[in-house]
Order: sequence, then C-alpha cells, then structure tokens
Amino acid sequence: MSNSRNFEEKLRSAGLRPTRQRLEICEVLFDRKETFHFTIDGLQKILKNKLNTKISIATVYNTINSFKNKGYIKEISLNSEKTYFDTNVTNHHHFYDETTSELIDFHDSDVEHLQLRKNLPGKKIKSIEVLVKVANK
Amino acid sequence: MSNSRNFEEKLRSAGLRPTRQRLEICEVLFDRKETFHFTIDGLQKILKNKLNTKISIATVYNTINSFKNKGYIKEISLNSEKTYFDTNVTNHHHFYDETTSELIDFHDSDVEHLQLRKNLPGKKIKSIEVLVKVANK
DNA sequence: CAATATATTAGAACAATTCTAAAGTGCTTT
DNA sequence: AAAGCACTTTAGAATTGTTCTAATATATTG
Repeated sequence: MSNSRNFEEKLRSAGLRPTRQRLEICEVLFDRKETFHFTIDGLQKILKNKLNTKISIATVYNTINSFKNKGYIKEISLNSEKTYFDTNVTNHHHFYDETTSELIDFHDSDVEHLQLRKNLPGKKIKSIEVLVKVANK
Repeated sequence: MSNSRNFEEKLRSAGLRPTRQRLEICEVLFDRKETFHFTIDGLQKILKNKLNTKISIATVYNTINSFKNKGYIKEISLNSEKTYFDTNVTNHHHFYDETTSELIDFHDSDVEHLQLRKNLPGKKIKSIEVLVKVANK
C-alpha cells in the first residue's frame, strides 16, 4: 500500500525504524482526513480493536513521545487527568467541551488578530494557545 | 488579628469550618498583595516552613479542592506533571516559562480584541484562556 | 545468514491524587 | 462547661497515569 510506504519514509526521516507496531500507530494517527485528538489509553483501545492483539502500553507511550519530539504530533495544554494529543501541528486552538470531554479545533483565523501587548525581555515566544471551555447550555 | 477574622468569615461563608489548618492555608494563599501561583506540593512545603510541623497532604488537597469548588482559587489550564492553581480568579491569562517552570499573569487588556468568530450551537462559553509558552532566547 | 543495534514487552517503579477509617476538633444544646 | 454530633484531620492504602528495567525479539547492515 502506498500509505504504509509513506509511513515507513516518515518514520525513517525521523530516525525511527518502521516496526509493525509503529506502522499500526501511524495508520491510526495519520491515515485520516481530519485532525485527530487522542489520549494514550484511547489510542491503545483503538489499536486493540484494530489488531485483536495488544501493543504494550510502554510502546504506545514511547512511540507517541518520539512523535511528539519529532514534531509529528503535539500535546494540548489542557489540565485534565489524562494528556491529550493532536495530530494537527499547525497553529490552532481548541474548544474543550466540559460536558462531553471532547476537543474541537478552531483556526487561528477564527480569533480576531490575537496580539499581545506585553512581552518578556530575554524570552522568546514558543507558542500561543487559546483554550475555550464550553458546556451544555 | 483582623486577617484571621476575615479568613474565618471567608471559610464560613463557603460552608467550611475555620480550622487551624484551613486558616494557615488561607494565610499563605490570601494574605498577600500579588497573585499567587502554586502547586500542591509547593504549598505544602511553604506550610511546613511556616509551621514547623506538617499539615497532611490529604488535608491540603481537600482544602484546595474545596476552595476551587467555591471559586476562591482556580486551576490553570496547563499541561504539566503537576497541577497549578492561581489565587487570581479574575479573567486573565498566563505566560508559562518553560525554562524556569514559572507562571506570569497577563491581563485581558493585554490581548488585543480577543474575539471568537466561531461558536458552538447549544453550548455556552465558560472561560477563554490564553497560554503563551516562552523560553530563554 | 550472522552480528549488532534498536524495539518491544511484561511487570516493577514512581509520582500525583484520592480514598478509607480511626482519632481529633469545633459547634450546638444543655 | 460538659455531652453529643457532625465535620475534619491524619497516616497510610489504593488508584491512575506515566516511566523505567532488563530480558526477549526484530530490523538492519555487512
């Protein structure tokens, strides 16, 4: 399949060997049109259903951490029991639905010229993230 | 002292008995001019130094959670190992210094017209938080 | 196909947080 | 001020998310 070929290249370009487990994880994460938000244990459940056998939790963590370090996914700044990740690494922001615990993207351009009047001498800005918490009316 | 009287009232108004432990915690949290950012174990260390005896970690957690539920402090949306709290419950935002792990407040008015073009039908906005991550240049 | 470098795994370890149930304290009624 | 009840504190156990360990397995290179 051209996809597994792509994922192989993707992994190699990041200095990671294309193992069976990593390729499966790539399929779940990147073989989709839409942005994908997940937690480690959510991802592990998906993998388990997909494969009828489980990838060890340590491997899932290791792989996700490698991807994060390589910039293939990013961690979302959201204070919740579990850590959320996002396959969308472009600049964007989130709604967090407190009723359903779901995350919904919104684009930079949905925030009118977000611009800071304040800055910190000697520091450089790494990211600006807006989190909008919502709940059922 | 007028402060401990105030804290007594504050606790009572929230349906909490003014115990020795809670009053000590109030002093650390609220007896200051500036906003105070803290983690549970940071707070516990401060209390230990102040008192030369320790308040059990369960009590610190319980009290902080009560205060949070009463709206006397708020949790900051920041994905880090430890949970950060803030005694400033007004609308404002944070710089998170990745080099020093410090939080610095900035005011709503330091963000030029932060306004969302997007909204979610059936949902109401609970909060809008901007997190600016910085690091040493 | 052998050698070696890297990955995977189960389970142990760890850290933050919550729970439990026993002992202590604050508050109300007398 | 003593008694009784409800609420609080406590130490330690339990739970949960995450990382570590070291033995086994797999991928890559020669």
